[in-house]
Amino acid sequence: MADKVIRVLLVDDHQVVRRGLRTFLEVQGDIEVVGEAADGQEGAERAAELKPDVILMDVKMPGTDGIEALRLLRDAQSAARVLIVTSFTEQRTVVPALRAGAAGYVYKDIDPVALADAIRSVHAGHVLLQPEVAGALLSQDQAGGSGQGRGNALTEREREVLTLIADGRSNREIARALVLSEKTVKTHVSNILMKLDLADRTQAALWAVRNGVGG
Amino acid sequence: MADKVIRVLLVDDHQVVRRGLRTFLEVQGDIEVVGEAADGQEGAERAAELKPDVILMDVKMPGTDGIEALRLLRDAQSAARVLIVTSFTEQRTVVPALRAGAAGYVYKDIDPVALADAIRSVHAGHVLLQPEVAGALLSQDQAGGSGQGRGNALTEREREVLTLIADGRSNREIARALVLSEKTVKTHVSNILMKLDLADRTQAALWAVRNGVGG
DNA sequence: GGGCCCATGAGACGGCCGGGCAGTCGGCCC
DNA sequence: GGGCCGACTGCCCGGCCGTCTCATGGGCCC
Repeated sequence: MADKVIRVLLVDDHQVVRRGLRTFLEVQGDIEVVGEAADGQEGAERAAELKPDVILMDVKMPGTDGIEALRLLRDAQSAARVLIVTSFTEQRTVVPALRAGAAGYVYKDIDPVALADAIRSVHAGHVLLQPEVAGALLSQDQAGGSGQGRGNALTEREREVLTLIADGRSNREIARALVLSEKTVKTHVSNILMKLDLADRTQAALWAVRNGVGG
Repeated sequence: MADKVIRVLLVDDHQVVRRGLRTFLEVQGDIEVVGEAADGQEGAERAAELKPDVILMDVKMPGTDGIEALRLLRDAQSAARVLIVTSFTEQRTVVPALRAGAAGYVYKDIDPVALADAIRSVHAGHVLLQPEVAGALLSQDQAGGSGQGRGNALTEREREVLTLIADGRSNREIARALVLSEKTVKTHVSNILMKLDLADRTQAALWAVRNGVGG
């Protein structure tokens, strides 16, 4: 790993931040900063011409932000691995960033040495998150944004229904399986979707699989 | 980072695996294997007495498995960071493992050098996942680039659509995402269901998750 | 006894889903 | 050129899905 230099592109609207990162990373030996950009659009362009191994990207930037930049890179089939380096515990941006293809998500208060390690990990093909980020990711289901029905615990019956949804069953089949009318099943399904803040049974099935319901 | 040795505990029921890991890690210089254990119970006990910095833990073990061991460690308020090193793409165990406090989750086929980096990252306080794992968590696209040879007669386009179905998207959303008419999406969906012998999009989403489409 | 939650279920309704049928366009093979 | 296939799209339509409203009965708490 130390025998090959990792080529890095910095994308951040603050020149001071870029300078600081560059200064530190350059002395690492196995990391070379090959370019900088001040916003997502420019970042994508630089990435296309410089073909860096890893891109350190801020989320909040004027114009094209980090998430949009990730999409641009993906559309351009960039091989670069993107490590998001952002300022706050922006729970909102974590999931979109990862969905858009980010390979990592860390905060700017990260220990510089740890950042270098993070770059190496991301370059090695891993997805890397800071613990607070992973926590935010996993707790999103129990979050329950709006006021009502918080603590969103599904009832026993609802969990039974969800399990069958996660098995790919239709309302009619679920009704037969639980000896209920289809209407009742629908009521349960509606309550499940409301409590988990999901749009339809497909999302419910996926939620169940990921959260080990019915497994 | 290199000025301080990372003390590691190996927990795996296969002695061969432990031996291999130990041999490799010992030559890293900054990693020291301070102990081994063959199951979760023993792992928790060793952790209590040896107080390692990082624990490499298998999930599937006779008796107390890795998840249960994580709970034991948590109850014992262990400061050790646990990196799960497991054999398969066991989607079911990822979420429970992270919920139970795992600091990382990688597969055994990991590049040894990358494993050493993973240990350093985890030790530095990060949460680290291999891309396949993160993919299972988020179930999102980002095709690997290489042609996935095996796989039912689904065409490239159909696979794209299936990936979005597996993300819980509606036909309309898929249409917008791929810049198509909703009717075309429906046609693709119909073809997918026919080819895979499935009844509806929910079953298709579940099929995709279980067969790693979109990871 | 009066709330309150849970489970059950009816009727009505709009909407999305999936299938059937039909058609265009472009690439590939012989 | 003719045949075949994949991608794309329109119209029609039956049916399942999910929401809303309203209602009953049982268990629990104060």
